[in-house]
Amino acid sequence: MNTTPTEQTIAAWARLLRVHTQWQEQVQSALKAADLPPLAWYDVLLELHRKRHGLRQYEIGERMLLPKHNLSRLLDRLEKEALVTRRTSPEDGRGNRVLITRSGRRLLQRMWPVYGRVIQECLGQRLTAAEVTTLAKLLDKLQQ
Amino acid sequence: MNTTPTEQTIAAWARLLRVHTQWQEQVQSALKAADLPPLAWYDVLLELHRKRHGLRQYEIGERMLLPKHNLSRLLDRLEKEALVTRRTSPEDGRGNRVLITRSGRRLLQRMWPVYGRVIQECLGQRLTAAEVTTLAKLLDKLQQ
DNA sequence: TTCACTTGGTTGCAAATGCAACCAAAACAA
DNA sequence: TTGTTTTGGTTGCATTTGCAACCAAGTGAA
Repeated sequence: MNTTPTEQTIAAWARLLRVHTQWQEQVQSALKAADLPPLAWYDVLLELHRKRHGLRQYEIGERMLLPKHNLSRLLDRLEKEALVTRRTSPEDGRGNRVLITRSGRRLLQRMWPVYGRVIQECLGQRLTAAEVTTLAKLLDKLQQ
Repeated sequence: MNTTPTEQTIAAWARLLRVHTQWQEQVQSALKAADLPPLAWYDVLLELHRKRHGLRQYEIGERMLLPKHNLSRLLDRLEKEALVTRRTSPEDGRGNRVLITRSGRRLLQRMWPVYGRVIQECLGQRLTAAEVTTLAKLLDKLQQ
């Protein structure tokens, strides 16, 4: 079992990190320019949007790979803006169930065009469809 | 000029983000477990290690894609630990030249095995050499 | 039942980040 | 020269993150 990466592996690693920070920067600055909240808000709202009956907090945390205390306060902010609601969970007295509100969905709709455009500019337009598929497959192997 | 990404593009995008956060988590927790400083320290030190005559602050910032105020304070921390030194630049009276110290290099050496192992586990061992090369090429197209 | 252990979530405090204003040296123009 | 603009870097303040301690409900064992 080889424990030291090859040059190529290091190169791929470094490039992924770099691409990620570039993308991050592009997205956040586009959102800010459009006077919209940060990307994390979009992620939470999208997860909730997909689930008619909302999600438990820990489920959101798992999906977003976010530590729980962090998520707890992120939801505080979203709740303060009335984008989500927390209601105490019927099935488990400790936890609560988080639901997206109508204005949460509206925000999602306003954010998508901005976000989508960046995705297209940074990724969609730079690779062919075949390359995108290859990339997606390779990244899939790296997950989990 | 198409401005909305395809499903495949969105999938690839989302996977890259996810892979990145997973990697990040792996690295940081491995470093912490070995009682070592965060990854950003490694990045700075490595850049400096490669340049015998050090780097200007803004050069480090460009390489790391870090906003200048952020870098300024990161260097404060490194300097406080005597891992780098700032000396006023001879060629430009405003700026300064940053150099790695002997103990900076030592730290670099202590960090690499930990970092390298994570790279190998998260990337090197999960793809074939050919796949790594393909990935590196695709990511290269996405840079800049 | 009782007592320990785990799990879901929150909170206080310290450290890191983002933003905008700032300062001084350099570059440029008149 | 003087005045203006740009550039390299720092600092103050607000927001966000990370860590550890905490609380209360659930689980499980004796």
